[in-house]
Amino acid sequence: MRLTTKGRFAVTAMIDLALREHSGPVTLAGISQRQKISLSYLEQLFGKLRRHELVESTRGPGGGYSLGKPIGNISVADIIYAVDEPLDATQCGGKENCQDDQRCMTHDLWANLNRVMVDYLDSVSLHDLVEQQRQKMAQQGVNVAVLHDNRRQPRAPRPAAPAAIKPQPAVG
Amino acid sequence: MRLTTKGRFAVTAMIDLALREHSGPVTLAGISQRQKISLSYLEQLFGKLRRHELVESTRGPGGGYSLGKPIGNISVADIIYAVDEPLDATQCGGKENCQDDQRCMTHDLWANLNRVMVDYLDSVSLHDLVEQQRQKMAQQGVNVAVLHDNRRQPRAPRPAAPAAIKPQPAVG
DNA sequence: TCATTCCCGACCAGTTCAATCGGGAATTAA
DNA sequence: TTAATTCCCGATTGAACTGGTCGGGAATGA
Repeated sequence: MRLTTKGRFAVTAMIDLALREHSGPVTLAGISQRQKISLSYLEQLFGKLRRHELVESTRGPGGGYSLGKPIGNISVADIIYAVDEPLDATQCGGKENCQDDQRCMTHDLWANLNRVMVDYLDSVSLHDLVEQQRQKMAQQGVNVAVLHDNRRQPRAPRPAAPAAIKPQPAVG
Repeated sequence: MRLTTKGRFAVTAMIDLALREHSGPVTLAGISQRQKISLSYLEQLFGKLRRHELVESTRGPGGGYSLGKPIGNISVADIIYAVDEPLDATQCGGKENCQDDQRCMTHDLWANLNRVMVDYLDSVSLHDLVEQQRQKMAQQGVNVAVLHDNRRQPRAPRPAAPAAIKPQPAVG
């Protein structure tokens, strides 16, 4: 599992998207402003996220991105895998310092580490992160629907989902 | 926690060292040959390992490196930390996409991931790896003391014909 | 038609990584 | 003394990768 800032940016952007997709598609321009990530860079990331069906796109005015599947079904591992492609930590599958035996001396070690990481990141869903963030904001008295939402509303008022507050499974 | 091949090489080299330090200091030249890691690169790595007191050095003919503390007290995390210095995955401590609150939206996530990784790597000692490796070798009927030990002994005239060619194992 | 928004490939500058190089210092042996 | 062996260390390098830009398109809605 590769861990780059690309993956981190993608997770951040997805949280931003999830936090406000209740009112229709979210533009990259908006995410760019709020999260201070360059627009062109976001385009790259969301191209991959879309190809992995984590988000859906709508073109034209009023368009933007929405989640491609239920928020509880998107894990952090999914996001990182989508933008950082090779989900693999062992990196010894046939390289030349693999010798003496079929698996190099440390093969199992890295394979296990990879599993530990993936297990953890798979256990955290976008839903978890969003709830966590909502709670943080609530503690500070910030209204999510208002915060930084300086984009023009298109026209389709979708019914807002009731934000059920659930106890966090020790993500903190 | 940074994960580079530097860390992987260091772990591999430490296993090699631990596997044969019973008969005195182990030279970098030997490790270099056996593990196919460039000598100069090993020197860099062992410089750091020594500064972190994971190994001790002996100069001059017959010299080399030995473990700096009991083999059970050296964890993989220790080794990686020694060569890859900044043992930190969050990388958001004050950067500009940390906003809205003291901690950025994903701070806890990366901090937790880091903890998970460190916990795992800390739970694996060099002793574990060496035992694992010894068992593997035993299964293949290989004698560790002899395997690839083609380093010149501090004064024995070279006995004829150390086995030159290693049979290439088919990678499974 | 026009503005908005996604879409995409090519390109770029800076950094980092793995590795090299050259010279040096400690130790042992002859 | 001389020489061989081994560790020691700073400077440098080449390539890859990262984060980001640029320019031109294509779909959509007003």
